[in-house]
Amino acid sequence: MAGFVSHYTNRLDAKGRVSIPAPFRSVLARDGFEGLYCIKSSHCDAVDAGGNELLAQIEATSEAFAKLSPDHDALAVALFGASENPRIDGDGRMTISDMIRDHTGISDQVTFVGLKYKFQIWEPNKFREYSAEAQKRALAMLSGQSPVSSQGGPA
Amino acid sequence: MAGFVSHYTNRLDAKGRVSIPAPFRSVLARDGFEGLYCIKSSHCDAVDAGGNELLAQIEATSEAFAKLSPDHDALAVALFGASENPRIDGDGRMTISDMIRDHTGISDQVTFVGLKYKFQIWEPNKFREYSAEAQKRALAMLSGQSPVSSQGGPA
DNA sequence: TGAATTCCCATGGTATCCCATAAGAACCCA
DNA sequence: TGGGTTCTTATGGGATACCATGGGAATTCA
Repeated sequence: MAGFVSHYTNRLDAKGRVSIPAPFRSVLARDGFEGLYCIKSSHCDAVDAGGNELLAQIEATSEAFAKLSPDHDALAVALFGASENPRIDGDGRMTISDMIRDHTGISDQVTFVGLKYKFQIWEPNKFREYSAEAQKRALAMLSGQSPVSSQGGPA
Repeated sequence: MAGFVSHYTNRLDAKGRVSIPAPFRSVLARDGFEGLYCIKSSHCDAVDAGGNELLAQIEATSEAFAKLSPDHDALAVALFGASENPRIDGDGRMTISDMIRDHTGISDQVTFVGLKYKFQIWEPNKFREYSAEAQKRALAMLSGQSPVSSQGGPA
């Protein structure tokens, strides 16, 4: 319904396939993108994945930076050259490419993490570490900056 | 009525299901959210639950940061990656996931506590402790003593 | 032609749907 | 006011559908 949420860990089979969690599949179906859009995360050992909404986000970011950057081409290469479009088979599975394997360190299990407008593909152990750190960071961020616009509201 | 109020304790059945209190169900129905949105509370052993109103508050929090930035990713993992969307069956029951079990310590009973725009899911004994503590703090605050910050106690 | 991919079907486990029942609350009517 | 009746709600359990996973057969590409 409302974006990618929660996280799931699935097994990789002998052919390198893994089931995309059913709730994520239904979000993708709604998004309408053919297959899946995957791109290396620039700042952690995960791969960002999603459909049109993720793609739009990346394009918007790219355009914003292009205006400030002397060479737009380098940026485009970095963004789009590092991406892939895996297919999704009739049973809702994708194949983990070498690029994903190398970047994430995935061997026999895959963790899918919902980030609302996209989801991330992680090696389970690395995700556990990152998740713990992210919790801490989130707390710091939320207490440090202006409190949540007091939506508390109607009494 | 305008939100989740009061508290109820229900039994968990052999399949891990529990009835959501009927008054809470009618609030959810009015809210219009499909199913239930659940997220770990960051400061106590409970899970926050609700519908669109809770979700909107969380989304507002995450939108304070630019998408695709390291900060936004970390926050999104902490917020959306750590949350879940349980369904509500035709009889008004939800299933208690492992995540909820682990975070709350729930085994065979569940306490639902209304907090107006959301409600919390507690293990009954832990809620009793927390509730007693919360009342002390509330009394201290109301009696004009601003420093409630964990000193030996006003007694 | 050989290796890798894609399509298709089988299976076990789990979650979901549906119906049944009991207890309690609200309601109605005399 | 009291007794009976109806509705709602919580809970239990059987049947069913869905999902993750495994493997064979067909297809593609070099």
